[in-house]
Amino acid sequence: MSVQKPSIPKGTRDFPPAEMVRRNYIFEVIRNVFQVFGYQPIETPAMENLSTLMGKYGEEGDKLLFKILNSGNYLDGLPESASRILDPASRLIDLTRHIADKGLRYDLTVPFARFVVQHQNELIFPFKRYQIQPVWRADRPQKGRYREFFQCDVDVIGSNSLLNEVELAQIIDAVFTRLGIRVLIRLNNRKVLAGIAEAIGAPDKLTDITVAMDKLDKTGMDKVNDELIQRGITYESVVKLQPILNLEGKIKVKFDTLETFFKDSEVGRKGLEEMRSVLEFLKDLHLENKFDFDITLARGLSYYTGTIIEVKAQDVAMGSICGGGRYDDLTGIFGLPGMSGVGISFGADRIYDVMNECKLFPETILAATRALFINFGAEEEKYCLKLLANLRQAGIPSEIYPDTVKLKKQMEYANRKNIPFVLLIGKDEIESGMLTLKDMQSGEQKSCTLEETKKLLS
RNA sequence: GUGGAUGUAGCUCAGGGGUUAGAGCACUGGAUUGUGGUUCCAGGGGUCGUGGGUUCAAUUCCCAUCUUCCACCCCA
Repeated sequence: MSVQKPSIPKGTRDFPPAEMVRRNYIFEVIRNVFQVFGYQPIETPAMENLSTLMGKYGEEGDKLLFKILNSGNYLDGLPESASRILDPASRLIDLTRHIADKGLRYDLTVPFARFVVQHQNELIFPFKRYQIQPVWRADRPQKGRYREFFQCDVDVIGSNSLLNEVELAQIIDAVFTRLGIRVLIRLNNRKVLAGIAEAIGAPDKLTDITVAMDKLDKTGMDKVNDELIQRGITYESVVKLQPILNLEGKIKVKFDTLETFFKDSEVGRKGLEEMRSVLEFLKDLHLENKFDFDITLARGLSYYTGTIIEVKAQDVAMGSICGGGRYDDLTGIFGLPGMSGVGISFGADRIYDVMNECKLFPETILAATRALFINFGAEEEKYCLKLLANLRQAGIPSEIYPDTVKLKKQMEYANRKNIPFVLLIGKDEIESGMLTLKDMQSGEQKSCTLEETKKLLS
């Protein structure tokens, strides 16, 4: 049998120890902030019923779902209509519906909504939860985009208060300040976008308008206008939209302009009012990071209804590293209407990439084992084991080299693992009862008692 | 889904229609059998992604396929 080349699926990654230490550092910072703000942890399964997932992320999203083939003979009981293989358009959807009824989660928000509905009687509302777990998307991988990645979600559900939006902004500010990443927090409101669509006379084209506008800073005005026309917006509407596309500069100017723009749009005025409250709160709080009211911010997920937030690193070109917003009726589809929630998601993997590029990881987090016992033979092993247990009980991370091999090799091991101290205990030391402690950095070594050693190592 | 690149040693990459395909790093042994990092010496390791075609001859040229990466769409 030929040996197969080891590999992992496209867009997935292994995490060696050095990376894990850093990843855990990110998770710990985020988790600590979440807890300080009073959020509680939950976890949900990696796979959900496809019925829970499908139709929640738009058509694109459905395509990006990983579907899990049913166990056993999945072709059994396949109805006649499903094998309409001659109709290529409906074939795929038809088939998957019958041979897969589970899928890997696409994000943490929809499973959370399912969770809330399912456990509504046990939860205390407003329910504030956080959740740090991997999600999967059958996307094509590229820079900053993976098929398996971790999201760190915080949501509060069962409260309409804008105080929650403000709190989330504070959480964003706290997390990125602690991690040392300089960010720009962009805010917008879906109602403002709806107002714009209404004011230019294309209320039914909200999604098309936002998708196009979202690209303004990337492709420029002309391309955006082209796309708007292409998406079926009338020339007249596009002309009306121009003052909005040109809107830049001070927040106050944006408000004044939109105020008049929305004189016939109630949604627009409502959205503007919400934005105004949130921004006023934030102004008083003196956040470390900059925030801005950006009307071109759209965000794809179809379930957002109010405030939307997106965070980008200032020093690295990368997609957003955190995003979220308010959704008024996410639980409605699972049978619990009128439950408003708002939440954000930190992209741990992108945050890692940003920190790596900017060299923001503290050196100290790499330290692990403090001392290594050299293995000189059967008798010495036995003697060292007791000393080792003693050190470990004192909370000193330590280990013994498991094999009696050449000293050179054992020293090399300590060296490569960055272990700062080595303990050499051979026949002489056993006889004298002293320990020979070597400092790997300076190369110095001295004879110590067990107590002295413990003091030096702790 | 669309477009562009890529694939040679465990890793990063040179090279080239013609005898035994190279380097650095890593690995193993030695100089140094109770002392690592530096240095020096020696050694192991490759169906040149896979399948087909052109040719006296293909790892090299051509086609297909897959892989990985990059951009678009969309997104964390």
